[in-house]
Parts: sequence; structure tokens; C-alpha cells
Amino acid sequence: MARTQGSHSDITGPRIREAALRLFAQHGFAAVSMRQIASEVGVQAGALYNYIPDKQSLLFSLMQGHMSDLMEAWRAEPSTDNPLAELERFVRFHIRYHMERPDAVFIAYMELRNLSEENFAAIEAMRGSYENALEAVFKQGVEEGVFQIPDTKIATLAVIAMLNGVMTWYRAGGRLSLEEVETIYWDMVRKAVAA
Amino acid sequence: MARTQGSHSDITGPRIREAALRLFAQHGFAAVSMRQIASEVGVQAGALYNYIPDKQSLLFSLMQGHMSDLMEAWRAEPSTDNPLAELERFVRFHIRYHMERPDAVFIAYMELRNLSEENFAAIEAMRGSYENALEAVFKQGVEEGVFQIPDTKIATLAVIAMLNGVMTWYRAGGRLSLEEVETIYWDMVRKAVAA
DNA sequence: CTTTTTTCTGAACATATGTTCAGTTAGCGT
DNA sequence: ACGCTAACTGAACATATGTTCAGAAAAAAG
Repeated sequence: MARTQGSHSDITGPRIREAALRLFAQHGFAAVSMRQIASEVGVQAGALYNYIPDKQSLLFSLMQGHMSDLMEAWRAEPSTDNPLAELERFVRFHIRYHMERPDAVFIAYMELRNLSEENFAAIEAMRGSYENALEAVFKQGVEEGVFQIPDTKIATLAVIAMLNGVMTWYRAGGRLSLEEVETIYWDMVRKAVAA
Repeated sequence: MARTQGSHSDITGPRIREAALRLFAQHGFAAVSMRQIASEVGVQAGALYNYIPDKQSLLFSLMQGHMSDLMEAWRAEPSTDNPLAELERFVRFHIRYHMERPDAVFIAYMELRNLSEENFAAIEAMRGSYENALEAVFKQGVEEGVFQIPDTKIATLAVIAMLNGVMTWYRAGGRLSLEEVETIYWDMVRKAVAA
């Protein structure tokens, strides 16, 4: 056999990325072989190399895609000049957006070790840029006197870490709706930084 | 060659665990080979099997050791009946204890995927037990009216996730001392759950 | 219908993996 | 001094790994 029926790069390409995303999230980058990914797509391992130069680039591409999608989605939302409203918007956006793509989030946080030095730097820069969006809100709130925060950088990292924790336990169809979870976290964040 | 000069199981055993801990934390369980661990200890790969039955058991043993050490250290501290004081004690204890053994913490949180089903259940049970210690403080505080918490389970997970975030950025010798970091986090936690 | 291009197979390559084990030496008790 | 046992070597085993590539078949172009 050679080329298979119905084969098309517009279909196979995305399917490779989807399969890799799921498998990397489930078992870890190093524990997943190219043959496993190919098998999920229904193709031989060699065919993957029509779409990616190597395994490392596939990981990087997935992480980069996630981070740039994240930042684009944040920027696309309508914003205000009210720090308190902006903070609530960030908390709800972050929880909702991340819960909708748990695999990509998981990989972006867990597989940094498996990136080459320069790829790691690129992802970290994007993450820093996203964190700056929240810190800017904190800084403005402190200036206006609505927040009381001893160190805005630490507060930023603390809040994001706290919000990321949702993904370790929340499962759709559980005791609480995502809306309720958002509200509970927003409540804690608001109080934690309140003046 | 065979047995080497100065060889002794009381020395080699711990050295294997130390090397594995460091390497697993740095590169991930799946990315570290038995030969790498052996090389760090200064021994051939086969010699490792005088100390461990297999690679998976080594990982489990490291995680289990960390979790039981953690709970023992928490129980060993003197406690009071004041929920606010207990919460501060937990926050400071958690940050300090975890910062002193970053490798073990990293592994215990990142390598759960690589555990067998029953080993995973064992570690999760221990983690649940540790989390219950914090939730008990929250529950008592809510009863006494000093805390205002809509959901103590979520608050527990949120606070622990937030505190764990310290390990992703804090480096000794940086801008802030560990004491200062503890105080900043304690401040945020106290306000977040305050009545 | 014929040619060209795209997409995939299947085998191969060199190397790495976890684990076992017979044999060899160092340390220890007597 | 001698034997026994604990600690390790070094080679081997079967299998898995990422990646390459000539060739074959399907799809698109003419």
C-alpha cells in the first residue's frame, strides 16, 4: 500500500496535533512515542514527518499555539477602565478559557522541561506577557487605592497559581457549575487584594 | 571488576534515591534512564537492582517517602485551638517545608501520571489526608465565625494551589527572604477567607 | 485519459531502553 | 588466615525509540 483513500493534508495535519495533544497530556511528552501518535491518527509513523520536522517541534508548536490563542482571546474581550471590574473579568476569563482546553493547559505547564533552551525562552516570554496583563490591573488598582497589595508581582503569580488549581479537581457535571466556581474564586481573589 | 572499594549498601542505597530524586525532578521520570541514575551514583545499572525491584517502585517510594515525611512534620508541630493562628501556622509551614525540598515536591505533583493505578491511589490518599488538615482549620473557623468561606473544600484546594505556586518562582538569595514571602502569602490568605 | 503531484507505506537504521544474571572482588566474622 | 557473604561488574536479552527514504497509490491538473 501507499497513499490511502481519502487522505488529505488538511485533515491529517490537524488530526496529528489533536492526537499528540491528548496523548502528551495523558502520559507525558517523553512517554509518548511517534508510533502511538501515528496509530491514533490511523497512519504509519513515517507519515508524521510530512507535517512536522521532529517530535520536539511538535511539542513546541502545540505550546506556542496554545499561548498565542490564549493571549488573542484575552485581548479580544471588551475591557473597561475599572480595576475591580477588570480583575473580575480576568478571573472569570482565565477559569473559563482554561477549563475549555485542559489538555493544552496541562502541556503548557508540565512539559516546559522537554523544550530546548530557545523554545523554552519563547514560551516563557509569552507566559510573562500574559501575566503582565493581570499585574497591570493590580498596579492600576493600587494607584487608585482600591487594592492593597504589598507586591504586585507576587500577587499576580499567587492568583494565577490559585486559578490554575481549578483544573486539578474540577470536572464538568459535578457538584458545582463552572459559573458557581468562577464566583467562589472571584470572591476569594477580591477579598485577598481588597484595600 | 566486581565489588568496588568502599562499597556499602548503607551508602549506595541513599545515594541512588538522591540521584533519582534530582534527575526525575530535572528531566522527568520517563526521560531519565536507569543508566543515568547509576552513572550519577558511580555504579553500573545492574547494581541498582540490589536496592529496588524496578523503576516504577523507585518513583513510588520517593513519592511515598515525601508524603509521609510531610505529614509527620506537620503533626510534629505544636498546635493551638485558634483557627486564625492555625491557618497562619499552616501557611508558613507549607511554604517553608516545601521550599526546603523542591525536588521531592516537584515529583510528587508532576509524576502522578507515571504511577500504576494502585500506587496512584495510595499517593492521592495521602495528599487528601494532608489537605484535610487545612480543611479542618477552615471548618472550625467557619463555625466560630472568624472565617467566611462559601465552600471549605474549594478554599482548601485554592489556598494550597496558591502556596504551591511559590515554588515556580522563588529562588533563595533573591529580592525577598523566605520570611517575607511567607508574610505576603499569609496576608493574602488571611484576607481571602476573613469574615 | 494521461501526467504530475500529494500523501502515505513498509522496511530499514542506529541507538537506547529496563531488566537479568553468572562471575568476581571487597569487607567482615571467626 | 580463611571462608562467607554482600556488593558490584559487564555482557547479554528482547524490545522500543526517533527518523529517513525509495517506491507505490490516490488525488488533482492538464
